[in-house]
Amino acid sequence: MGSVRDSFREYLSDHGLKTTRQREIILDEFLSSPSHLSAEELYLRLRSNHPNIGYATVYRTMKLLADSGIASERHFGDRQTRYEPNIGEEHHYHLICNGCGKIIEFENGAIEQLLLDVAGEHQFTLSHQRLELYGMCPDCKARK
Amino acid sequence: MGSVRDSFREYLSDHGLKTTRQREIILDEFLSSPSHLSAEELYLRLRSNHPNIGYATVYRTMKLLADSGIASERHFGDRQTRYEPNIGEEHHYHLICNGCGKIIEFENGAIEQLLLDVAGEHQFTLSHQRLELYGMCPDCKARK
DNA sequence: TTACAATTGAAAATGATTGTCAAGTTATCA
DNA sequence: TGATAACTTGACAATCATTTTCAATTGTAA
Ligand SMILES: [Mn+2]
Ligand SMILES: [Mn+2]
Ligand SMILES: [Zn+2]
Ligand SMILES: [Zn+2]
Repeated sequence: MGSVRDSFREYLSDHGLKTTRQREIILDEFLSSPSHLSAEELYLRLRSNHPNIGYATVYRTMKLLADSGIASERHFGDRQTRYEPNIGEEHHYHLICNGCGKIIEFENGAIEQLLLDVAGEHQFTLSHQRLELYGMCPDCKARK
Repeated sequence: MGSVRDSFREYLSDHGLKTTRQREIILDEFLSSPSHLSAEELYLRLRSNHPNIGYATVYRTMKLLADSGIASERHFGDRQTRYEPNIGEEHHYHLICNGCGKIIEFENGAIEQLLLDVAGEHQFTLSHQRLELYGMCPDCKARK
C-alpha cells in the first residue's frame, strides 16, 4: 500500500530529484481524491490542511507524477489538464456527459485491438491514444 | 461549387447574422488551404492579400463555420484549435506523428460501430467523439 | 434611403499553465 | 554531525491561445 510512495521516491532519486514534504503531501491527496481532478482542484483541496503549499508546486508535482507513470494526464472538453492515478487501473476510455460533466469509464478490447491494427498498418509505433465520447447522459436528457 | 458559400449564407441569415465581405473571404481562404489549420495560421495566410482583416474576426468566423457544420474543430497535441472542412469528407480519425507532426487520416467502420454500441449501452446520445493515435511514423523512426 | 441591429478591428482581458528568482531544504560525504 | 552543492519552494510575473470590449462601420429589412 505504501508502495506508490515508494515508487515515487524511487523515481525521484533515480532522476536526481529530491523527496520533499510537499511532494509527499500532494501525492497523498491525489491518491485519496476522486479521479480526473485538475491541478487547480487538487490545490483547492490541499488548501484547507496545507495553506502554505503553492500553486506552482502542485502543477510541478502533478507533472512529475505523470512523468513517473503514477498518474495519467487527461484532456477532456474544458481546457484544464486532468489527472488520474494509474494504479491497478485497466486501460480505459471515457464517455462524458455534456450536460452534467459525469464521466463514465469503459474498457473495450475489440476497439483497442482495432486501433493497434491501424497503427500497425501505417508502421507507426504508438506512444499514446486519445479516445472520448461526448454526449448527453440519460439523466440529463430526462431533465430537459 | 459555390454551394458551400450558399449554405454559409443560409446559415447566417437563418440565425439573424449578416453576410459580410470578411466572412466570405475567410471562408474562401479556409476552403482553399490545407486541412487542419489553426485560426492563427489562417490569419497569417490572409494577411498578405487582406491585411486589414482582424485577428478576432478570423477567430469569430471559424467558430461560425464550426457552428454551421461547414468546418470541424480538432484538438491535437498542441494547444491550438484546428479546423478542417466537412465537405464531402467521410467521417475519419487521425494518426499523428510526434516527430514530424504528419497527420494521417483513417476511416474505420468497425471502430465506429463499436463506439456507437458503447454509447448505446449507456443510453448516451452522442454529440461528438474524439479519437487520435499518437506515435512515431516510419520516417521519423528511421531518421533516429 | 433610413433605422437599427450586427459586425469589425484594435487593444485589453482572460485563464490555464509555466518561468523567474531569492530564500529555504535535502542529500551527501568528510 | 556539519558543510556544501544542488534541488525546491512560494510568490508573482510572464506566456499564449482565445475571448471580450467598445467605438466606429456596415448589412439589410422595410
Ligand atoms: Mn479515467
Ligand atoms: Mn482530418
Ligand atoms: Zn448528464
Ligand atoms: Zn514523423
